[in-house]
Amino acid sequence: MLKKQLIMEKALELFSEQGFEATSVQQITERCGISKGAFYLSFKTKDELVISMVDYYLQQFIIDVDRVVRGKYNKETILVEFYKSIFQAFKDHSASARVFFNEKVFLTKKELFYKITAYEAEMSKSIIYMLEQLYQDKLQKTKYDVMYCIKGFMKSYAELFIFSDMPLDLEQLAKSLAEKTDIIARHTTIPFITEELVTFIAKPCEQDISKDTLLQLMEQNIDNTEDSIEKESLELLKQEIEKPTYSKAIIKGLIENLRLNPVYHWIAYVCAKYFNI
Amino acid sequence: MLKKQLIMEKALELFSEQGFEATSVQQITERCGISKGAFYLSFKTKDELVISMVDYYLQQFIIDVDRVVRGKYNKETILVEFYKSIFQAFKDHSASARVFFNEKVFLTKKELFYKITAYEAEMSKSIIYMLEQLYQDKLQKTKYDVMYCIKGFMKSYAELFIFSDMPLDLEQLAKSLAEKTDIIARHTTIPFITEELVTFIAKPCEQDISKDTLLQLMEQNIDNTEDSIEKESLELLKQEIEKPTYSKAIIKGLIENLRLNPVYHWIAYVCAKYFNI
DNA sequence: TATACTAATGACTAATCGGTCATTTGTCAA
DNA sequence: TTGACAAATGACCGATTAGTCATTAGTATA
Repeated sequence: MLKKQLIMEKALELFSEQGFEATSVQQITERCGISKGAFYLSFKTKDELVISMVDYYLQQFIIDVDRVVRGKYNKETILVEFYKSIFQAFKDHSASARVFFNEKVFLTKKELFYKITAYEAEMSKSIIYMLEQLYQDKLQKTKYDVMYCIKGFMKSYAELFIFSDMPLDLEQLAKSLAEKTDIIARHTTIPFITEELVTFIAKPCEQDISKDTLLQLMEQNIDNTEDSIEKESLELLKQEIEKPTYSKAIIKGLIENLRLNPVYHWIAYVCAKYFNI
Repeated sequence: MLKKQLIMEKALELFSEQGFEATSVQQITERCGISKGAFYLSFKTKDELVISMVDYYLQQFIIDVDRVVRGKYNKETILVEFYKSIFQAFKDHSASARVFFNEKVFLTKKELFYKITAYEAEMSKSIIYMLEQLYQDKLQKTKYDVMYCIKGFMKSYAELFIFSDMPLDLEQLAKSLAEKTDIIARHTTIPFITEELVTFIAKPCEQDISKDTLLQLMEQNIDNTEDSIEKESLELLKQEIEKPTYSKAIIKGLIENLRLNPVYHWIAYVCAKYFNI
């Protein structure tokens, strides 16, 4: 597990410097200080590496955004907090941002295209949730347009973090974009993006996690872990999926056990969604 | 010259399908129906091909935008016309948009990074010019932010054209974004992007075309051409750069001769800037 | 027809790629 | 110390790459 992380981190560095196709497995193993054979003990192919990396790096990002959006901020500050956390992430992880937000070689590999589209859709859902909380039904017709504007602001202003490392006032940036977002939300009258359009674009992603895929995901995680508390929590949750037994509090506690360890962030997030917590 | 164009067009198709690194020279020559040797008669290396392609495809785009921005539209419709032409271009040339706006492998090659940054800066200048015409000094503090918002709208809504080919109402889209832009321009009070920031980001690009680089550019174009009118116009303009002789009208006419042929769009654009026409 | 020239070819090279596997190294309990 | 097992190695494989160059095809002039 640690070996996998080491490889993913060094690979990220190299992809960020040279791009995915231009980076060889040899180069990755050299930077890790391991042999070529050791690489293929962790990942079956080079493609499997990049798929794992997409999960590893994008999950954290999505979870961060979702946590802020569903957090206990008041209406005056939620937009500012949202933008602050987004750009803080861009600043702290500019290498992964460079690789996954810019190098879209990935889009030529079908499996990765679906994966990234699914993450994009997840992000869209979080933004829509935030807008609904903020403006309620005042935004019925235009909320998808406002969501697209927010994503546009992110993409445009991200270049400040991705292509240079100058010192920037995150607080000021967040305030500036929060104001712009609020202005757009309050004054826009001509919508263009409809719900149908959004679902059409996000088509490849499953609407909700099915019981079977979740069980499969659990098993994968159980197999890959050796830690005791986390493994036990995973197994109990797996049983709970197959045959509901415990109360909400216990389930929440088990999920919280997982959330404490970054490795299980994603499975915790998916479980919370499945159990409506 | 025709051979070069053929190669660039077929290469664009393949890059759009598979990405740059994943496409071999062999594949390109096969799709062109020429031999490998013939390819290397037109381009010294694979990298030289992609550099030429960036010029070939981005020049057209930049010139289109500049033409609309400096065109004779009235203030009510200029924003709508701007967005219409942008997205019409995305629709008509979705393959090149996919390659050059998404696949940023290019950013790992220094020469291309500078080139693309320079084109980005050119685009920014056009947008700023439009905003100054539209809002005059009402937008002094916030014009760079509004420019970043416009670029964000472009990036965000472009995905509708780049990743699918559903039928979209361009007129409605343009109106929707024009309204959003106008709202932002009128109501934004908290600026973040300063002129210093913009020039810092655009650093690699030369501020103005120097006499020498323009002369060099002219010579290159003269060597590559066989057409009579265009060649004569180029030679006369080159003499004019070295020793001013003719009136503005004559110069404008010579530039117009070039503008008629797509191959000389860029050199015409640069000359017009140099002679302040 | 003969000559001179350019345009085009594709077999070839050296290097590098992703991926494999017989072998070695390290780590336990007995 | 021994034997059993897992972890790690790197020489090796076939395939593919960008780029070269001796050769041929095509064309225009004399």
